[in-house]
Amino acid sequence: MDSAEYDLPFFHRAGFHRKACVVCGSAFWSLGDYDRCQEAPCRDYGFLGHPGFARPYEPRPMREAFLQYFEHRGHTRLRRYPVVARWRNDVFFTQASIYDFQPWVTSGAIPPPANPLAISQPVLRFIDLEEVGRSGRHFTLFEMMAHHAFNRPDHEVYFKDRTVELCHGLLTEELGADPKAITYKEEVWEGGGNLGPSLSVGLLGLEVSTLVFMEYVRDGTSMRPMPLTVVDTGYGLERFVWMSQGTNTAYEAVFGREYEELRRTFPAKEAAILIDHARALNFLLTDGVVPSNSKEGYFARLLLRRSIRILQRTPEAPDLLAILDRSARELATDYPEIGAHRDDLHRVVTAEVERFAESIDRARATIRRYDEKVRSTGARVTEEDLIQWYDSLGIPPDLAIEEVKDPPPIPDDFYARVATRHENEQPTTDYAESVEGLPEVPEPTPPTEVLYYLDPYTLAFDAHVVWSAGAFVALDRTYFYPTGGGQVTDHGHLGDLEVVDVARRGPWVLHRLERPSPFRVGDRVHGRIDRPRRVQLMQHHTATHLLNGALREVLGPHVWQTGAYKGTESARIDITHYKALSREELRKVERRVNEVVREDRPVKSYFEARNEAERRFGFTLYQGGAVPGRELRIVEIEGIDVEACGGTHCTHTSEVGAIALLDVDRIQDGVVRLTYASGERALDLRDEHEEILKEAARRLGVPVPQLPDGIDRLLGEIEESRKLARERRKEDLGVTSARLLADPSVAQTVGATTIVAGQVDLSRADLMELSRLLTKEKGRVAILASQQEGRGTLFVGSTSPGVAANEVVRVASTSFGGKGGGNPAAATAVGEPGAPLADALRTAVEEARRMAQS
RNA sequence: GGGCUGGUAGAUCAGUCCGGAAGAUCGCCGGUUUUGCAAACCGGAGGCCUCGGGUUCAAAUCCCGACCAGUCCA
Repeated sequence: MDSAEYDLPFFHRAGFHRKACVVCGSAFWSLGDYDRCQEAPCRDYGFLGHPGFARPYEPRPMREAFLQYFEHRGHTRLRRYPVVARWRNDVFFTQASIYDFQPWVTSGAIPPPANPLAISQPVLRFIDLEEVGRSGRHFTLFEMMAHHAFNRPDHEVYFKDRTVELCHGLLTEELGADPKAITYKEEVWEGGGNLGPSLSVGLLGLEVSTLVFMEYVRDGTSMRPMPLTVVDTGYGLERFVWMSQGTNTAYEAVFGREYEELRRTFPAKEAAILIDHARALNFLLTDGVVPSNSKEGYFARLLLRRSIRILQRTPEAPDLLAILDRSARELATDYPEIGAHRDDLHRVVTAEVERFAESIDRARATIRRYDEKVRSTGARVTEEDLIQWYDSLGIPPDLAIEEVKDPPPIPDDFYARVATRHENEQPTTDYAESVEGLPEVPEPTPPTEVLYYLDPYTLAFDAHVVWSAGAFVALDRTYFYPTGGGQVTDHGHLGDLEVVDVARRGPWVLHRLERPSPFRVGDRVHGRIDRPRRVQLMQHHTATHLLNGALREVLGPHVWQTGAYKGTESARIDITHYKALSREELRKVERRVNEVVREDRPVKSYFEARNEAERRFGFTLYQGGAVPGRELRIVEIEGIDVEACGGTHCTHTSEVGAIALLDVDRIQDGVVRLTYASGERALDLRDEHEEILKEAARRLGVPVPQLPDGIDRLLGEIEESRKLARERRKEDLGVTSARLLADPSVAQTVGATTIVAGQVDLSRADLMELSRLLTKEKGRVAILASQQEGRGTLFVGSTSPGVAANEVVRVASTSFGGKGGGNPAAATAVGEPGAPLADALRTAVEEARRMAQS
């Protein structure tokens, strides 16, 4: 990056000098006479015992000081976003404040909610997990305080110069840091295809903030300017608090008394981990993460299980729920949503605690058995076994060795070795909402005015063609609903031509026709929307919202929608939940939604400023994922559900008609999928089910209510007749066996061995069974030939020590081209089609006699 | 999303590497013994070896693909 990028007027105005750090070599700006940048590891902490700010702050006043400082300087304060980045599919968690505004705001697609703005955003960094409690300054969740500005070519808010000036003012004037003790180190920031210069702000050995200036787009090896430049800053609240107090570790400063309390029972590191994890979990669980084995849920599980393990190792340990509660009480002052649903959170955690215990019990038993087996062979459990157990059973090594008599030492690099097992895994990239196959629309084309929000029941309209190519048509206005929010598109007609697909492309709605468009720009066309289809989609969409609300009522507020689909035949909603739904719960949910349908509550759809909507309804608005736009379209069903949603909805709940739950699946650990139908389809499906039941009852010859009993009886009869057939077969074989044994022409005695030979023509399984009957006593050899489906089978069973069945078969099979084998007790061979079975039988008998004699 | 385990009697699991007559323990049923219970002993019933393909004379076992569960990693 060109050094001119960092050569800011402010630095010169304020008298800064540019130097090179003698340790790391980086260039930095400073008012003091340091020869090195003021960050670890270039220098030691200089604030322990000697705070770098004028007075000590606890987190809350520090956050207030920061936000107010920027509010007084023209910034708008924003409330935190969820720590689960539901509006993005490239990451699970909000890892920096700028994540709140990616990708739509930073790409310029939508205007920022405020500009400039200030926020304190809780963010998650699982990459730092191992450092928590060890480094003294890392957390899995911390608050990133930030001020952001988004600059368009026609509207520059502020950029590098003003950013540094604001930062410097905050540190010195507001917080009283010594101006000479601050260094601004030049760095290059890169991420998400963008890059730009950045300044890392060091104070007394601690990096307290980073000022990033997103300026370029990486284009292969070259860079080109971004259409929108972004000020992306990050000030670690915890580090600011720590700097202001100068305590030994950041944990003491940030968690104060809460930390002291845990220190009475736990060593410093464990106390820090527990308290850090409790805080992170409170945010995660409040924002709707349910512990599971994949995606977001895995990280919640990871934190929970780590915490549980620490508690289990400590005899005097308090309850996990108590620790979570204690943390929630602290957080609730600033974030009232945390702790608001304590009982529900307890249920989620308790379910996970129980699951973990079951997992461990299972693992212990498996390991014990394995250890016994391994020791019986003289071998012993290896380090590799420990790693394998952790990977496949989820049991930590220290627990595993408790079950092993002679355990190997736990390798120091245990977790690193686990990691190497996974390093060759290639996560397949799931492509974002695809615009593939959609044509480019040339720039000056006027945008489409979308009208379907205005009135969902307007299904015919006139409009003008603004662009057309191939089968695609863009209009100046449309009532056609494109794919979005899991709702499939409208169908209908433009003029006489059928509309088979509708898609959004930037500011346009593209209608795809059944064949190439005859329309020209400027043509006036009449649009008609397929009414039954649209009505069904509206019913399914409104039904989805009703269910979402009812599920939260019945199951608890941990329920979040993780996906939804509204088709014409049925619809489905995926929700987070920690166990299977009981019939009772399903019945309750179904009753509840239909009750709301009957109550005919109004479904209000309206636009509202984002900030106002979030203030009134909270972030549960974003059940269907975050929605772009300064204004949100709110769909509110009073008393049951409010969501930001762009879909078409009924105007009253009674229009949904009825909702029938059809199916429930566990599609993944922690996620349940409900399939349902509403309106006409609900009735259709119930009718179909009714018909199926009636037909089944008719065929069974019982009335419908007796169907289950009837089936039981039928199954019983089948079982009975199977058993009978089996017994019959055994009897038949018994008769055959007695006949053969009694017949001197087939049963011959050679020394201590009795050889029974004959052709019986039975199935393979029967041959075996018969042989078994014939050789019940010691010293018997059965040689059975069978002709089935044109091929001869030879079966030999032996309880005579001298006669090895497989040997007999081997010798005999050569005489009829058969292949086969077996063991000394039983062997079988099948000949070529048409091969002389009699020869094989004779050869086998001769061979058996020979072996019996010797 | 990917990797690793696992799916065999009502339950918990052997058997799978190296293909060759489906096992153990608990539970269940019957019997002996006992005033009765518990227990011991004897006997018995109970299996589409998850499902679908393939290889083979032969598949619980090998190969491929689904499904289900557990777990690790992102």
